[in-house]
Amino acid sequence: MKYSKKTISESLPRYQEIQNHLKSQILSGTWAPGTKVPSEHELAAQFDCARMTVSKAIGSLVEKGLVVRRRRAGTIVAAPRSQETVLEIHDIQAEVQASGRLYRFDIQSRRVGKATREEAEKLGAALGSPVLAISCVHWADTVPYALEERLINLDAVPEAESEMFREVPPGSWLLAKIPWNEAEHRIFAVSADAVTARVLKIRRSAPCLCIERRTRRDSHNVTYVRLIYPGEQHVLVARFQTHGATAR
Amino acid sequence: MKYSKKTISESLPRYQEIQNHLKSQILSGTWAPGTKVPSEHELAAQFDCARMTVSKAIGSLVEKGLVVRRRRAGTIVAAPRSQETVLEIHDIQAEVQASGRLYRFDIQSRRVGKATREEAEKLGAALGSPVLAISCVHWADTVPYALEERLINLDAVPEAESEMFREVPPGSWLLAKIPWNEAEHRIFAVSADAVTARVLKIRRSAPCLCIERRTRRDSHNVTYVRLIYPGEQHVLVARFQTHGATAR
DNA sequence: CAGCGCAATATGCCTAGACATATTGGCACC
DNA sequence: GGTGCCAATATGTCTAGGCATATTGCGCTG
Repeated sequence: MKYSKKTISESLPRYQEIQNHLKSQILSGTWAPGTKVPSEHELAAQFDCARMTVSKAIGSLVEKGLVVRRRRAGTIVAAPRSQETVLEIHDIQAEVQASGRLYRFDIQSRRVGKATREEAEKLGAALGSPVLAISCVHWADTVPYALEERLINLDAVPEAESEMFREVPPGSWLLAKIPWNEAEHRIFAVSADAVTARVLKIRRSAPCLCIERRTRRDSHNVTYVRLIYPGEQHVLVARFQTHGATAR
Repeated sequence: MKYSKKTISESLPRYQEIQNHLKSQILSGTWAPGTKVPSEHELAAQFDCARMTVSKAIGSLVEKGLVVRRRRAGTIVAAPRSQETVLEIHDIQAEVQASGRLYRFDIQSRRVGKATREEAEKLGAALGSPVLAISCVHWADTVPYALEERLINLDAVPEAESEMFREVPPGSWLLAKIPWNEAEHRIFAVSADAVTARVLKIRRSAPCLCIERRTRRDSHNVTYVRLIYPGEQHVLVARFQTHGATAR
């Protein structure tokens, strides 16, 4: 059979049709975890196409973590164990503007110097290495939106030393400077200390959401940031994703 | 040229070699966002392989969100947009046991009835539909670990009505019952109310991390859960991911 | 019956060519 | 000089084979 795509009305590529078929069996629970998926040969016969086409369809499901393949043993439906969700952490400026409010920020303090022990630890750099420490408040209209405390490793980003952040907030500036990176987040609740309470205009010991992020590039630590969002207002939303490649 | 894999050292498949090469160019920043990647033909010539092999390599990078492809225009390096991180939300029992502590839970209250307006809204079900409402405390050794307030849609999971959760906590029970699903998380900081403070043995209005999760299956809402972790102890860790789809 | 080795099987990776389709740059025509 | 159309190009999808490799089940032998 030669390659002729337009059979009747068609628009979806063949491999996606196959993929959707398999996916619906899995997601609907018809095929429970552990169930053996028909072999590539069988599916190729069933959908009347080449084995490669089936292989491509299944290959994609593997990347999505819906199935696991083993030679000779065949393809089986993966078990969903730890739930993984994708959390989008936006640029604060974009976040505020997306909600239709006026974005503004002001630099509270700015210091260039050698890293103290605490700073070196947070940043993951050597003690005494040159750092830029910045404290900055983000505003949405006339309400404090978040307090940012940031350390920048000047060994990694020497240009930052002369940057005054008059126009662009540090986060956005760095994002533009450093195209691709690795990051690690820690999210937890804290109680507002005196300084935080003052600048965010909330009462002392009010609950705040705190996000710590350490960013690396090519295994070099670039920046550490601690964002404190006031009160119970700020909500991180993580959209779904099930998966189970990491079996347990 | 016929297919002969074992050239010299033999190890990585061809398409992965190509993928790694491209990936390193992108991640190192050598190819800035917007840069045009060599065409499939060029790469095929360069790596002395078939175009399909190159296509497979690039196809995977597309799924990872590192590049964007457009016909005729070619393949270009994608711009890193909002940072996305993968957040793993574990089963509480597993979480506690992983930290080497003894896991225990007790059911505070259990009620079967018709959904109140508030419950219906949280669960995303119709007002008056049958629900199971459960409140449950999770312990690590002798310390309260989290307070769980859960609603289960009995239309979706009728078996839950007769389940008393003596052995298995509701979360684990449901996870085993419902193999694949979609979920939506909301994460924020709250201040402990009187009840929460009492059962978690913390002072009133102490900051707590709150995770709300609504779980669906086949677009049917199955369960809503609100987990409250006491104090500043509990930390969610999200490992990096610059971007993209599903990745590993 | 236990253990070993082999053949069958299912995936893994690859090729060389084909047709399909979107897009773009340039050329011809007005 | 503007504009519309066409050919060149790069990807998108697919085929029908091929050899490579891990595993499993089974039959044979001690």
